[in-house]
Amino acid sequence: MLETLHKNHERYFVPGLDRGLRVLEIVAKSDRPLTIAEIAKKLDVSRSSAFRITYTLSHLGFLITDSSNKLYDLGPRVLSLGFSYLNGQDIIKIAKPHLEKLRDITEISSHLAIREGSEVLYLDNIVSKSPFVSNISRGERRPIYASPLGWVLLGDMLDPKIIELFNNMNFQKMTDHTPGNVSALIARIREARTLGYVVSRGYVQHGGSTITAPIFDETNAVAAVIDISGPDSGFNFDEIDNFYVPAVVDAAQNISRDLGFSG
Amino acid sequence: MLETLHKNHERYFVPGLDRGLRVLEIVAKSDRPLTIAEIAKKLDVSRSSAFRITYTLSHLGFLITDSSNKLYDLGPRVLSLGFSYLNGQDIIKIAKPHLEKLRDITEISSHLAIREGSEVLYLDNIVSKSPFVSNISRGERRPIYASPLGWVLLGDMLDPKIIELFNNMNFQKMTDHTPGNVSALIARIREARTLGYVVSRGYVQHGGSTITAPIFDETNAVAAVIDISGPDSGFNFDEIDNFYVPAVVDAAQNISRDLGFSG
DNA sequence: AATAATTGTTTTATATACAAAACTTAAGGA
DNA sequence: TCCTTAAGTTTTGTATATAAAACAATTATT
Repeated sequence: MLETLHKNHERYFVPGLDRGLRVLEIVAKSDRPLTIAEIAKKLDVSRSSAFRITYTLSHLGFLITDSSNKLYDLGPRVLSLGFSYLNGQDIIKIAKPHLEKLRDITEISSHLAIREGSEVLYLDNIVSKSPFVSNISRGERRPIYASPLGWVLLGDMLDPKIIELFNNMNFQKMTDHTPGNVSALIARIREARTLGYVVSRGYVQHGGSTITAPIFDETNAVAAVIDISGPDSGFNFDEIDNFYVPAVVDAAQNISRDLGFSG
Repeated sequence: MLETLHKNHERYFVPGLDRGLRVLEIVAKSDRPLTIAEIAKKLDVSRSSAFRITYTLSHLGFLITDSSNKLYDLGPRVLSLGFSYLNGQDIIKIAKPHLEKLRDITEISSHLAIREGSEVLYLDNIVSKSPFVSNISRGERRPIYASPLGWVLLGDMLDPKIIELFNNMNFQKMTDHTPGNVSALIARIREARTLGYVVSRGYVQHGGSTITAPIFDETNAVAAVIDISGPDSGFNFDEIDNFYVPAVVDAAQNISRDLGFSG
């Protein structure tokens, strides 16, 4: 009965495609090249199936093998997808001038990010011209729960959905301010929603600060988030409330406005 | 007979995976979201097959649909692959300090690239601190035939292989210096190989110059290529031969050496 | 050195992914 | 308004992708 329902839901699934993409992500997450047997184990399929999938992926250039033809690693063709995605995102183009202005007036690196599952996904990184540069790249991911960007991003998500998303996740403490469980995370999200922004000093990394604000789409859902972030030495902490915060919130509002007209 | 051989070669292919990845690249190359019927036509499969593939890809987050559920575009999950690839490339880490030094002494943006099929794939972009910045990103691609980087990259490829790779490609003229056919391209490649570097002024873009040199692996095959490039205004053209060229060639040799010890 | 265990590859019987065709819905034209 | 065409979805018989099992080759263990 439940089995029938399950089968029904996946009636149109192409299993080879599903597994092939999972293989790519397994290899991507691994810090070293993998053998067919290892891939088979991680994927929970037979070695012969893993063989067929890696055969296909390496013939297509998405995987490459070492000289012994036994160790599989990502091939350069995987880049063809990600780069096109970034280039196709209107929000990046719309946000960029505002982020550049924000960087210029604050002299701190600014960023644009969206939510992807339970992760924050950085879409753009406007590097400060000061010597205090950030080490974040377009395409990089961070866990939502540990990032002020994430707390702001979840501002319009209902508590049950948040609990569903994080109920079986282990919360690794980055600093003393990292929420250690779902209810602590929800408290953080509430604060961010109430205030409309987040000021964090040493929340993510000791000696680093960020100021974060949400971008809204036409339906007032949180579409994305921006911040300025960098080492404490780049900030003038007397000016947080009457300079940095209004600057970030302003930029976010302007991006929201520009986004609304385009969509 | 030939059919049997063909089938034999693809004995282990997973067709669903092959087609799914091709769908992702079709959508990536398109400048607008596509319908199932359009994807089916471009893929040369039935609508029902295209439906199954897009169903799978969108359930996995690699494709997303618009509000009407009819137009398919790339989803953010495609980024998970490309970013891991860039982070896993040792050559980027090894080359970076040399590229930064090159940028610093020449005050011109430096780049690292490899070959991917018939394209040059940029792996890194060290931006000049001068106001003359390059507009090239990691992950970006250019046709090999039109780029000095490409001519250097093909330095160790045998002519028949080059002809095979470019025999049915249409050579779009970017400038007067762009080779218009395979034999013109081979001439360019020969020059690059003989000289050991390429100096180009206005070859790719009017008013832009580049100086390019190859990186070799342990077997003396061309593994990658570096250049400095930017607007003519950033160059001092009296110093090409006794400053810029030795600087680029030196950096390339140092990267080759570092690469040899690691691999 | 001999044997066992592990991994990569090939074969093959069977479960199932596939495309044709039917069906449904939406859009355009007369 | 009705008819035609096109696109999305579902069903279904059949060609084929799949995983088990067999085999080969390599690595580990005694």
